[in-house]
Amino acid sequence: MQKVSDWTIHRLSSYHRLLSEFANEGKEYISSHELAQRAGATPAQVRRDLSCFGTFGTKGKGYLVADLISKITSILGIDRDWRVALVGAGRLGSALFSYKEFRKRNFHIVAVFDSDRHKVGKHWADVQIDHPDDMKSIVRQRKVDIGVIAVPADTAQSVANAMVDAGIKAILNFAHRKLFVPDGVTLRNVNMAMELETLSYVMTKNRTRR
Amino acid sequence: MQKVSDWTIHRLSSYHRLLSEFANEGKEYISSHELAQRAGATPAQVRRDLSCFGTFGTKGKGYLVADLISKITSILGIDRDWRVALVGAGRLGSALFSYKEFRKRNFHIVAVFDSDRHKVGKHWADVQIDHPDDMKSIVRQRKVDIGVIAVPADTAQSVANAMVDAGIKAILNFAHRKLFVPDGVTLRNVNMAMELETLSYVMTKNRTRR
DNA sequence: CGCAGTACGTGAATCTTTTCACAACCCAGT
DNA sequence: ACTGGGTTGTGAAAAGATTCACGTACTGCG
Ligand SMILES: NC(=O)c1ccc[n+]([C@@H]2O[C@H](COP(=O)([O-])OP(=O)(O)OC[C@H]3O[C@@H](n4cnc5c(N)ncnc54)[C@H](O)[C@@H]3O)[C@@H](O)[C@H]2O)c1
Ligand SMILES: NC(=O)c1ccc[n+]([C@@H]2O[C@H](COP(=O)([O-])OP(=O)(O)OC[C@H]3O[C@@H](n4cnc5c(N)ncnc54)[C@H](O)[C@@H]3O)[C@@H](O)[C@H]2O)c1
Repeated sequence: MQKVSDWTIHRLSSYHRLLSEFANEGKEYISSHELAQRAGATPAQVRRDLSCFGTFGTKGKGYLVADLISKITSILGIDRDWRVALVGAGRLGSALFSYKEFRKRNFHIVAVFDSDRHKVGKHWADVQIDHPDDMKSIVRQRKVDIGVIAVPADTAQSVANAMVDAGIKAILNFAHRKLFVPDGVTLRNVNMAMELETLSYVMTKNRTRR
Repeated sequence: MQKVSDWTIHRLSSYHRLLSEFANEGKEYISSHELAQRAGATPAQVRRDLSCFGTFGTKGKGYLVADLISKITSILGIDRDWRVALVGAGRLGSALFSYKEFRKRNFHIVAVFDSDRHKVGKHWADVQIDHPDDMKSIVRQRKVDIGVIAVPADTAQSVANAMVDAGIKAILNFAHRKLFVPDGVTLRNVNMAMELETLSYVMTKNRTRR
């Protein structure tokens, strides 16, 4: 199998969401053109992205919506439950915990950790907040697949290390810091500050030019 | 001036943060090699990124840390205050509002909007929550530069339209939906769901292969 | 001063991603 | 069965981003 770029995966993710909309609208077939339009991509790109994983369309007709949804679902691996551990029960952590899209997409937060002794022992819904020292055993017990980091930047790397040590193979990081993880562990970042600075850059550039 | 890619800007943003660390450590000069190492990039990339904007280094010596910080600060346009309007005073909105990094980086939330009549009129710190109907006049009055969207996905596009209508030229969107804005308005997205699905994809792929 | 060492800046090469463009194919209507 | 309109899947070209590699220029030291 060829290498598939991250961007293709990101786009598949948006195709997936859009296809659900099309399904709700009662559409049976959809062309690469229509899908591209709503996704803000080009038809060629849609076809190329899909062709990385097989041939799903019917020439002259387009893609069968229901079929394509289930194909992408299985490519992305979101046809199963994923068990998530959240580290950092602060403001962002609490927003994430109560974020319903999570659950809807089969990502279940099964453990919450915080180093603050005042928070340890409390319950969020049916999940008890535990101390990071117990991460290893709890991660194993609850079969955690994914770790989410929502702690201050300067402790993020040590949390990542603890996650790796506990056997977690996939980490989503919200802290504004570059983290390093060993091969075999996948790390993704969500980085608001960078996006804000991109906005700032574009506005500044336009101002000085015009 | 040549076109500069988004990735260069993202990297400049991380160089900027790392340079502050180096400054704190008391380092006076830094080489592209050292910077690259901490940034998880290559020395050539660091030099190429910087060279888009001028020549800041000293051959044989490296870059003067303090100087480079101020150069990047001015390139990114973060040497001034930016005035931000937050739309959606929900869980994410409240996390964002109380996020201190914001203020530290000179991004000030000067207006908050929510369509929920129970929330309108309340105060968050010294900012009153207003109704989106008043967006246009308030945005003008308070000289808002940047709009942040933290409303449910299905109202995000209409909020974006209102922002554009109010004269906002830069939007940061947290809703999991592709938004369309006219030319001249810059849109950036922060998309957690996509990153989660990327993790899911990678784990699924590895599982089926090994 | 002159020389050895170091690290920048950048043209050229390489690698990656996107776009183009068209053969192959399906379907509906006659 | 044939035709015309429409859409896929994919080589090949184009565009874009990264890496290489080297000329150049500065530093520090004797
Ligand atoms: N608040 C936001 O809107 C926002 C947005 C984007 C990114 N972030 C990032 O998310 C992270 C958390 O932000 P926040 O606003 O929720 O901060 P916060 O201070 O509200 O919460 C951080 C929590 O982490 C806990 N913690 C600290 N060290 C820990 C450790 N070693 N192990 C476990 N728990 C630990 C603290 O006790 C606290 O409860 C930061 O890195 C921030 O940059 C926040
Ligand atoms: N909660 C999270 O951790 C999280 C993480 C990532 C992305 N998001 C996204 O952020 C958005 C908000 O999430 P949330 O969890 O804060 O939801 P929420 O329901 O807690 O808050 C949404 C707020 O938006 C307000 N609102 C609705 N329509 C509005 C309109 N037209 N104008 C102004 N205000 C309006 C509601 O009154 C509510 O207060 C969603 O799109 C979600 O996908 C949330």
